Amino acid sequence: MTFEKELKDHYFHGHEKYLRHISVDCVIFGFHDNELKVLLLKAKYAGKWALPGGFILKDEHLDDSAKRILKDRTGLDKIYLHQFYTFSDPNRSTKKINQQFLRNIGFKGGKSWMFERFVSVGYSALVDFTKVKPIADNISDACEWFKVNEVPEMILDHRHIFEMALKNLRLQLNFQPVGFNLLSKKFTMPELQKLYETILNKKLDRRNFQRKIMSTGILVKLKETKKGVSHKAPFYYKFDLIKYSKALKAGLGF
Amino acid sequence: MTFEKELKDHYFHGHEKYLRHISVDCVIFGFHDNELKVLLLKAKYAGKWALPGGFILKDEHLDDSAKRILKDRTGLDKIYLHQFYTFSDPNRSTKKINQQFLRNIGFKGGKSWMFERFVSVGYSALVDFTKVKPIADNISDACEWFKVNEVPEMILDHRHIFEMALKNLRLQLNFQPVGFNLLSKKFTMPELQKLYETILNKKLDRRNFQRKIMSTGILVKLKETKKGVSHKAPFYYKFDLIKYSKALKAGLGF
DNA sequence: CCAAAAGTGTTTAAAATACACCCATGC
DNA sequence: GCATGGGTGTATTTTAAACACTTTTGG
Repeated sequence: MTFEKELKDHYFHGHEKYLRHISVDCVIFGFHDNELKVLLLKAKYAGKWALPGGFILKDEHLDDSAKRILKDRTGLDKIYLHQFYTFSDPNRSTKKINQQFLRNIGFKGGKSWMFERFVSVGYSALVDFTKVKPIADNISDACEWFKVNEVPEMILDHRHIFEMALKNLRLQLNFQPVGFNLLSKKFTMPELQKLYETILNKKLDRRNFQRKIMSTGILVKLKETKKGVSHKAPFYYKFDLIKYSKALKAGLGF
Repeated sequence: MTFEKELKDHYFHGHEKYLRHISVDCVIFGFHDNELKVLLLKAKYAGKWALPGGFILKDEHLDDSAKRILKDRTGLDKIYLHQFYTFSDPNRSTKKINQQFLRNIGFKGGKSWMFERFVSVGYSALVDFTKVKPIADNISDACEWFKVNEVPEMILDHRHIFEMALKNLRLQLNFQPVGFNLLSKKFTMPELQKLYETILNKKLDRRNFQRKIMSTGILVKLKETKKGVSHKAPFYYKFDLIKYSKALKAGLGF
């Protein structure tokens, strides 16, 4: 099928495949260069950026819809996902955007499920930045990482959704395996600390952080140190998954 | 319109008024006799109990749908509401229940939006028990309060929804005005403590509790004491709303 | 006057914070 | 050899937990 045909099919027959009125939007977080980042798509024609999103198959759990979308945008399976809020402002209509979109590719319009109101369920995802190859979808020009403090203008209420996800991430830091999912298998203590500092948006004392995190027992210190740094080489650590998951149930206390 | 006609209209024309595939379920919490309680409806014919729920008008915010449902079941306006999770298991189908229901009132069935899959958005509500007059809806025999530790068998995944609400309430205790919404305007310190103990499901030290809660500055001690108790009369307190809301932003720390 | 439950204060333990010195590495 | 940032230890303050005696009220 050509792109145009595929799109026409989506607009005029998509409702046979997907649930009406419901969508999923994903806020994908990554951590790189000591910065928390979010993966965004540049919507064709609109010029603005958007959260990766999609629709729900008639017989699909929303968690699976989100997984499907994430797999498409990042190439990753088994991503850590968390549903954080459902957005239902009746004014968050995609009608104008979708009509504009159709006109731009040469359709006059008509009736489409895509012009109707959508309630969107927000998911946040935590991924290992180094493993992700951003892939744009067919209605997007680009797929890129942005620092969370420098997000560009976004369509609809996506800015709001993103901010809710970030707020939720802060609240959940002590109860979700945030570190494990955002960092690589092995990492240094300063890296982990930077992650906490970025998410909590405040400086932490290096020595107290180390003591506190080690006292939880969730980390295993490795023999290996980081190479090629022009100062004392930091050790690598990895998570003790069993202790980590136990500790999360009680909360880490940051 | 007669009841049967109203119902038939709902089953076969409701989709013209409401969004398809989306519903709202409310977990209404109250506090009475030093017990945390939840308000349930007894579904006609099914014999099992259910959370008060409803559908979303085509141009309505989900928050407003929930408010509408709560007003109908409790008679209260301005209820404290909190969206806590969206349930989307494709197997949580109301089809069988609704078909059974239709048969019971003498319809053969046919096609109806009510037989399709529903994604349900969970809201929890905190109400002043003393102000509520439980009102059954037209598909229910009864509307009653249950202690949260003694909930009866419930339809579909309502038990699961209820448990998620309770879990969420525990997590949110330090960040939402739980005490204010569950208690009357004035209350005694032991009442507030019992509320915390019930929600957290653990005993707290009377003296430390008093000190801790007073140190937050969220309470104002009144001159008045409780009358008619055969022991030293406890003082009444009320919330200092300005300090309360400020303190909640930082978290109360229980 | 007694049982029941509330008011108040002190002592102790634990946790968070603040802070200082030494160490390894690349340039 | 020096700038940079990491590793470790200790003293101090703050907060939480444990605990005991006195007070008021109805019966």
